[in-house]
Amino acid sequence: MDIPKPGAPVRGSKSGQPIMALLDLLGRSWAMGIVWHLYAGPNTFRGLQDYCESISPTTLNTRLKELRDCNLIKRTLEGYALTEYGQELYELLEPMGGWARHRWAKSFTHNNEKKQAK
Amino acid sequence: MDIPKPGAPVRGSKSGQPIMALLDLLGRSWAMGIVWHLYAGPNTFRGLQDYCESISPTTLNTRLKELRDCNLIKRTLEGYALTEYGQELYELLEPMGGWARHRWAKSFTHNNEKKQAK
DNA sequence: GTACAATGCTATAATATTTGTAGCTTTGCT
DNA sequence: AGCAAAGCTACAAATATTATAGCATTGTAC
Repeated sequence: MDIPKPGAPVRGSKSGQPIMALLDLLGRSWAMGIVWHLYAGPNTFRGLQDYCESISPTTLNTRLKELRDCNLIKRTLEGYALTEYGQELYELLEPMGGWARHRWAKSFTHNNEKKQAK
Repeated sequence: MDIPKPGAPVRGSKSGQPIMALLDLLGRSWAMGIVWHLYAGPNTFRGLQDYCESISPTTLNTRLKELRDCNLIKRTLEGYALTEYGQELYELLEPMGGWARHRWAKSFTHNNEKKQAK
């Protein structure tokens, strides 16, 4: 599949709007997980493979290429690492952690009483 | 595939951490696009199909079910709409729009001079 | 300098997801 | 009754992902 970049048509949007390219890029398996994990520090290919418990090397490699082509990660002597842009993206993603834990997760328990009907 | 919910093991994480469930859920094709689009207001199944230019009805329906099961969207008389949680999630996603446009998109043009080497 | 382990992959076949297309069913006009 | 729109389902084809094996390179340790 084509690597989604701003300015080019992507899945679901011929307009080339950057946000659409970004959503396409991040909406691929493991893409956000890799960014999320690399915030902890650079990691090797095998290290990422262990972290993403069930990713195949094929997919990991594809995803790493895409993220590199899109300037979010780079290779360093210590392994793959976030670029400046990757860091910024992580910072945008980061609030989702707290929200998921403190707000979203709660929505599952009470709803059992409120909306039994499917 | 299983619908990723906080507390249950998901793709890439046996821990059941809410953020991992969320990243799994949103890392499926069109999931973020649907949330992004519904912020503009409720929309019908066919309306969403038109918006997501190349989504198949099968996938759209699957995704809608998942998002509903995860309390992010609901059905209303005007069509599918964001829930309170969906709105909150949109608000977390929203800053990515500006960042993609004003920061990320720029990273593609200058790099041509800086890093010619693959 | 040669074993050995670790890393970064590639190859290949099996499985899962997504698309593309057709069309059925229900609802609401007219 | 006829027609159009909405919300799907069915199913085959195309694409993405996994699982497993293994190769090539690099860096110690003898």
